[in-house]
Amino acid sequence: MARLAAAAKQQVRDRLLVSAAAQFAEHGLDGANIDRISLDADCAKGTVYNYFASKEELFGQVLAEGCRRAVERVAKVPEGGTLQQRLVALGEADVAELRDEEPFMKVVVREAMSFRPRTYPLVIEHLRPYLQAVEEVLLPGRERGELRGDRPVAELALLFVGTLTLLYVQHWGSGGTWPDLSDIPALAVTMFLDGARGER
Amino acid sequence: MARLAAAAKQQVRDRLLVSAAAQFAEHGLDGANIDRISLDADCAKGTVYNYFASKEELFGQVLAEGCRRAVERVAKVPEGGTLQQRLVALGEADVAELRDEEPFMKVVVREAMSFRPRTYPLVIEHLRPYLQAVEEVLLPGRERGELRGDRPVAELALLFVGTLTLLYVQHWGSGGTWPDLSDIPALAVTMFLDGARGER
Amino acid sequence: MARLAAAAKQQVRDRLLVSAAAQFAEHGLDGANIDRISLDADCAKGTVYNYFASKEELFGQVLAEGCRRAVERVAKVPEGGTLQQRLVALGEADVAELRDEEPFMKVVVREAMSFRPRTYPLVIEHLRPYLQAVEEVLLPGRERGELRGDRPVAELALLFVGTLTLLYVQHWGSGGTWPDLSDIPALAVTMFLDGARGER
Amino acid sequence: MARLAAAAKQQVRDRLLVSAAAQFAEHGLDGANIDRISLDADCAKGTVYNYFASKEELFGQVLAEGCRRAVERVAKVPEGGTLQQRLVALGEADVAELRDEEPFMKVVVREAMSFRPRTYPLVIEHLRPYLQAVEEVLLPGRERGELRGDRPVAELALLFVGTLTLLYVQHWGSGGTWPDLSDIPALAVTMFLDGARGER
DNA sequence: AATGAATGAGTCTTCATTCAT
DNA sequence: GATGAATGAAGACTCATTCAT
Repeated sequence: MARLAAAAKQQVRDRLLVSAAAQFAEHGLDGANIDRISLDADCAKGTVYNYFASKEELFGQVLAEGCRRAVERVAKVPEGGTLQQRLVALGEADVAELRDEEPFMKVVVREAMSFRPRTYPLVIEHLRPYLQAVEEVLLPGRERGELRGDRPVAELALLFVGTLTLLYVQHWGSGGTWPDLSDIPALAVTMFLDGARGER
Repeated sequence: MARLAAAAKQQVRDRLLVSAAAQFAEHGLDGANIDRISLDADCAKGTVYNYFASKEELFGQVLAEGCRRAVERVAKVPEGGTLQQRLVALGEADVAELRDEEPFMKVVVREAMSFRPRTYPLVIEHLRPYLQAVEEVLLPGRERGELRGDRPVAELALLFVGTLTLLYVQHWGSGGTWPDLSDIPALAVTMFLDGARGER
Repeated sequence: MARLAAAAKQQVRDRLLVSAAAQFAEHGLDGANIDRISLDADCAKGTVYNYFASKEELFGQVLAEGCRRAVERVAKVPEGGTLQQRLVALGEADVAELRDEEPFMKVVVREAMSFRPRTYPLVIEHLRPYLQAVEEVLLPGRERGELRGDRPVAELALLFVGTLTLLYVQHWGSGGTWPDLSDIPALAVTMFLDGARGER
Repeated sequence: MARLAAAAKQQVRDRLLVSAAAQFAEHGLDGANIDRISLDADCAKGTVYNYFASKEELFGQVLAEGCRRAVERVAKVPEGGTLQQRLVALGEADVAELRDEEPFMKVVVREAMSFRPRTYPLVIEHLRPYLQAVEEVLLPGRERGELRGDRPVAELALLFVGTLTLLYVQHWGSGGTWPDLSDIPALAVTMFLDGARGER
């Protein structure tokens, strides 16, 4: 099992990340169990430690992978269109991802909202590129006067992402009752852009 | 004598709740340590179990207390005034609480955003009265046309509370960098009511 | 099992030290097994950690106890008599101890001779009082010309202790074949004082 | 080709012995790490097991090599001269070795002084030829009356080797403070032959 | 013959909970 | 009712050894 493993190794690593994401998503960093993660990934407990130095590092890598995917999603948002259209596209990409690979997103969202001293710096670090990408989606809108001028774009980006996140949390927390996944993009965008007074 | 003893018992219970809130706020349900909680409350480890059946129940009571306080805050919001004024008043009551007794709020906020199967039902249950109270603040505004008509008030209440929460999380997560506590009420209300396009 | 434990606690601690000494004596710091130590001391594994913060600290306390006993032995050596008589008395006290409580001595001797970076500082620290006591046995002899003048007393004390130690090691190592325990005091003293040329 | 391959094999084996000696010298049998040994020897972990059946056997071979070198050193001691001269020469050969290849000696010395059931028989077995060689250095001295007559030469050989060993231990333990390596041969010989009363 | 990924038994350590005092 | 020592299940992590390539 020595030399020609290059691709096989990547596969094992990926399996570990996936099963770890599932466990962390359901039980959190403390509650997750390395034994279970390795079993789900079809390997021995010791193997986990051939790929990740510690549970915490494994967690960090799951987080990093989740954030990497988020950045990729933003990158796919088409260039043209109004701010509203682009934000909806962004939300739809998110939701699509969420349908396929929920665990990674759950881990990112939960940690982003948990602000635990032990893990928060990790989240912030990994999410920075994502927030920057969202800012770049907002920027043209700002220039065209589609956004209020009294707030830095960085803060607005944070608020948009926060609004989306809020809806995911509410979706998961309510067991899918409300809001429905397919409603989230439009709802997030209208609340973010127009607020609760509604369009005028 | 009996009355005094009863009062003393209440005091011990309160001290336990306070120190438990502090530990849960900093370390989460799993990370918190019963030993430390009892020490901080100036009593023995065994005493905790004279007041609460288990760590999980203690956590639940901290959560309940946090939610009870939230309901009280909403109750204090003066009756008259525009929707905007009342929401700002609500936000200010929150922030005032947060300055004095951060841990309880932190526990509630974190659990509300963590949607863990093990604790989420608890949160939902305890927060229901709070959300109902917020709905009642929104209702007159709805009747006066200060709120869009295409969304149930219950959902809008959730979104307002979510917006506030989001800002607390961001405040804690950024180490107080942004937003400043004193800016949160106005910011939450304008984002909630007017959105990112701004007032028109 | 709460309040009136004072004496009982000391007993548990003593039992733990004794069984730990036995395990460390036989298997060394790394080889010893906390599980076995607790079983031998008739308590649960967790109890060990109520008394000692870690295996390493437990080891340190065994070492300290072993050294404390050594100092006591030297203290019992009668004041008067020739250097030779006093050294023999010292050796006999050692040997008597060794017959009763071999494990503590074995641990001290082995660590003193193992000079491992991790434990050596501990040994040195705990043995200092012992060496000082031996020096004080040598000092009157030095003044009376019973010791060569070209070496500091501190070095000679080290050499005498070393000679004794050597014989214990040889005794243990040979399975008791040679030297016999009862021969050690006289042998150590004659070798130390007169050397291999013999008395002249 | 076969010869070359054989030489290459010998080289790998030697490298493994050297790096193993270094690890065992620093961390002991239990503390040493096969991974690190193989890395230091510039080969893969599995390779170790092509040369040695187990960690314990590797340790045994390091011990054997250390003892083999010791025997070689004694063999180099010139034939003629007084007992004192020959013993000093022996000590000087030891010290010279110690300057060049400390780890092997450290392993031998530590194990010789550790009398652990698991390894002691090994040490004894490997050290026997060395002790015999030292005896042969002592024998002519005995015949010439340079040694006391009341002790078997075998025991005196053991005591001389022990005295040297003691000084190495003290040298290593004190971090080189005392005794200095270059003082050891003379010091060992005078203490061994004349004792602490000094020459008379 | 060399490799190094996989293995899993073995260990220390933690900590919620119990219960005798 | 308070106490805090005892408990032991649970879990992260290590590492010598194996063996497919």
